[in-house]
Amino acid sequence: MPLNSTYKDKKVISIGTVSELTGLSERQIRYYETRKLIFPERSKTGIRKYSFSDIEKLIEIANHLEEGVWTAEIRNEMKRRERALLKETPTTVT
Amino acid sequence: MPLNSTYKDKKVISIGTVSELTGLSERQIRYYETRKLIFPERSKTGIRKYSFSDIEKLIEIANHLEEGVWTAEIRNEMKRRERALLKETPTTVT
DNA sequence: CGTGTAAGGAATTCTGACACG
DNA sequence: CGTGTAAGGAATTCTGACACG
Repeated sequence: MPLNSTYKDKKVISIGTVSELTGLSERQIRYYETRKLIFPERSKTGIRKYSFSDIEKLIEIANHLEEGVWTAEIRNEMKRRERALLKETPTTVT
Repeated sequence: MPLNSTYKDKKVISIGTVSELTGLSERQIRYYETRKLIFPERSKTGIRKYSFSDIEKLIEIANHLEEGVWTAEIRNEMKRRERALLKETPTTVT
């Protein structure tokens, strides 16, 4: 995934657009960042920039939260998943 | 292409970011729009939104202009190319 | 813990125009 | 024709804080 980065991982979308695309409030999106769930980049002047991957991640996060899962739990699960990906043979397509 | 739209065609990038990514001035980017070379969408409040496709197109436009081609010419060429694509069997990959 | 909101400031974008060549 | 710029206003984003549960 990190090597197969196309447009999906380019951080170019600002928070207002992300809010529209995900249905989440800007407050929520910023909060998940403090909880280490997403990692937007910043323009020189401090404006947050997100990728399409971030948007997908945010939607997952929202689903988990609706089910009552804590952000800390979500974070653990994401870490687990990343570790799994590292061991996996990179035969994953799309 | 219009059917195979992924993230590449989603209009979510604002002009400042497009300017950075292409190296063109905002003035130039807006001007090419008046010349019917690119067609950004607008947020409800009027902010222009571009796609990665638009960015690729802009880079092509810039190359043509450097060679002294007029915007009118570039526009004709783009039209020609679109017509060609319509006749083509969709075996195009990537 | 997760999220809403009002507050004040800084950065972004928009349009129409004057300018030059 | 293609592009720069100053001008004024509108929309966006940022942070830190108070609030509720």
